Amino acid sequence: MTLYARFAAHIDAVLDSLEAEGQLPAGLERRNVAVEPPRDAAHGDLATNAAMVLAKGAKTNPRALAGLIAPKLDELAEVERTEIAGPGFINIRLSPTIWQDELRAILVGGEAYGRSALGQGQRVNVEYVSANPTGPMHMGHCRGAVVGDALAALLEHAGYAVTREYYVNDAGAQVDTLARSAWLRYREALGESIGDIPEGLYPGDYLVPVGRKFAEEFGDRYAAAPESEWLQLFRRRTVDAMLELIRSDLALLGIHHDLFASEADVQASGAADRVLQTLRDKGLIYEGQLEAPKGETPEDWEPVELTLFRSTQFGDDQDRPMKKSDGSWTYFGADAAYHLQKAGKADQLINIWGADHSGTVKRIQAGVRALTDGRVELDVKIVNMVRLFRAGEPVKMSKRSGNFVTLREVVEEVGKDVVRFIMLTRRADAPLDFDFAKVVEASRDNPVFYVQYAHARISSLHRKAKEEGFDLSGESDLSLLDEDELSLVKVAAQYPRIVEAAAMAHEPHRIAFYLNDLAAAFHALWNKGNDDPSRRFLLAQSPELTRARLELASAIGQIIRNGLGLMGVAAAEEMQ
RNA sequence: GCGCCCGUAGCUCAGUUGGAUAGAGCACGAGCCUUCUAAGCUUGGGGUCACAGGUUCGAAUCCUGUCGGGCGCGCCA
Repeated sequence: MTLYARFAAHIDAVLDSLEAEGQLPAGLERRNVAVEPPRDAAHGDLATNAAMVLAKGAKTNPRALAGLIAPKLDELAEVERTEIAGPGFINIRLSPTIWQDELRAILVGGEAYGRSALGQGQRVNVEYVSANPTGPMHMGHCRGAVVGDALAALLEHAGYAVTREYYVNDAGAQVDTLARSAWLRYREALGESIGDIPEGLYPGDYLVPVGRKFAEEFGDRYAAAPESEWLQLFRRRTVDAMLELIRSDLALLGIHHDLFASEADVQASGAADRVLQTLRDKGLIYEGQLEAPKGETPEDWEPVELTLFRSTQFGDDQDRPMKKSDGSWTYFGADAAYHLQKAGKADQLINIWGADHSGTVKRIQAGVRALTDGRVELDVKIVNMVRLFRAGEPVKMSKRSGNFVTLREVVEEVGKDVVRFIMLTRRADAPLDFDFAKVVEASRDNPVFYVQYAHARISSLHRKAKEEGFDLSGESDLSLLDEDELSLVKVAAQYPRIVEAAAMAHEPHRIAFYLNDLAAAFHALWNKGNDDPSRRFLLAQSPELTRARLELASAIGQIIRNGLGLMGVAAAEEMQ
């Protein structure tokens, strides 16, 4: 139980007793009562808004109600003193032993410190990456991959049962294009001269080894055969090869999915038909026509009868087709079936999507709501684009020519840890600039460096202590730590709260920002030793104080490791 | 035309889901290295939280509208 949860319970108990004494009407809505660290540390360690939230219902004014609550909090052993401030906040200053205990708790908890049971084992399915299996991963996919993976880890940490899933779009026309492109490479591998790759096919040379493999396996059996003889086979086999490629790219980032779900399988299983029938039974399907899209009207627009889903009943702007006029499934039709499949095994769904799919969020949420009768919630996190720079100059990319920056190139240049960290240094839905020069810069401006540097300092501190023969056995006396040192503990003690809040909000970037703050607080304390040598961590003349300070440093190091671990980043023992 | 996201210091961005005097970094000014790593730290100036209304004890945060920017719109995937 976190410190904050403990105090929330204390306040609850105080309110109960006020009710029992008849000082407070029973049954007031307490949902908005919060216990938080105040923004300004001078206000104390904790603050509660209880009096302000409840005053109206209690038909009194906030400060008067605070006057009833505060004395009861004062009676707690953990509380040093309270004061009523501003419009009716109750500020609580905790006794120093609380922070000494919390420091100990961090050390005892180790890797587990910050885990919580918030999720109560609820099943969450996080679907992320889901890049089309038509080529290697490039930078466009990278951010969603990292955000999804960090979110999955975060939720796991917060007590959810997480499935990491990848949806393979292996049913659409682009897979035909892929198969034809591979067939060309296959003929090339057989010695044919294929010239330039025709417009509309995938030109990337990652298909060359695939063609070679096919040539070895099939000989010239399909070289001159009509498409009907090889297309299905080449589709399946090329998709497999691409998935292998993608999996190895993801592995470079340390990302491993539990499940790869195939769109083609979903369609073949009849799930889409069942979904259509379910919706039909609910009266949500009709045959009709769509209006031409507004804005630029396509020249080839013709109204036709389509099988439409009444997604407008669930907040969409337009009803959406489930089936095309030729009877095949639309992407949405199959996707609805896929989401129902996921919903059958989860209590909560999360999709990580690129910004280019933001327009389709409403319809799929409508579909999930209709199909699960609102039982399962679908959150779609939109991940915005990454703009690549090299020392301030934009990096030119063109997918058409196959000249895009691959994930592999980036990881090989700057390293997995840097990529993962940087991808989490901005809110997911905001665009992010990635500058190859800046992300490896050793400066305050680079959060990866800055956080790693704090950890490296802590590691070097312990190495040094060992070298200099400090006795580190046994428990230290943490009451030797002064106010500045305990204030660092206070920052560290926020970690479990940050994890829970980030998990609830589905916002892994909060961990990165928090670590940056924690590192800043540590660097600041460290540097006090510059002005005042008695503030240094290692003091030959005070072994007891040294031990206490080393424990403090260990705890900070632990939090940094835990936080970085959530982000999938390894902590540095030393900086090169 | 419509939808989604966004608009916070000169620049790049946070802002604990409605809390107190809105915070960081960069840049600019002033300091701190015979050291456990100064790759850092301290400190100063810098704000109409796009604008206008509304909701309430209280709004950068919620609602409505306006202006500006990004992404998108299809029987594509």
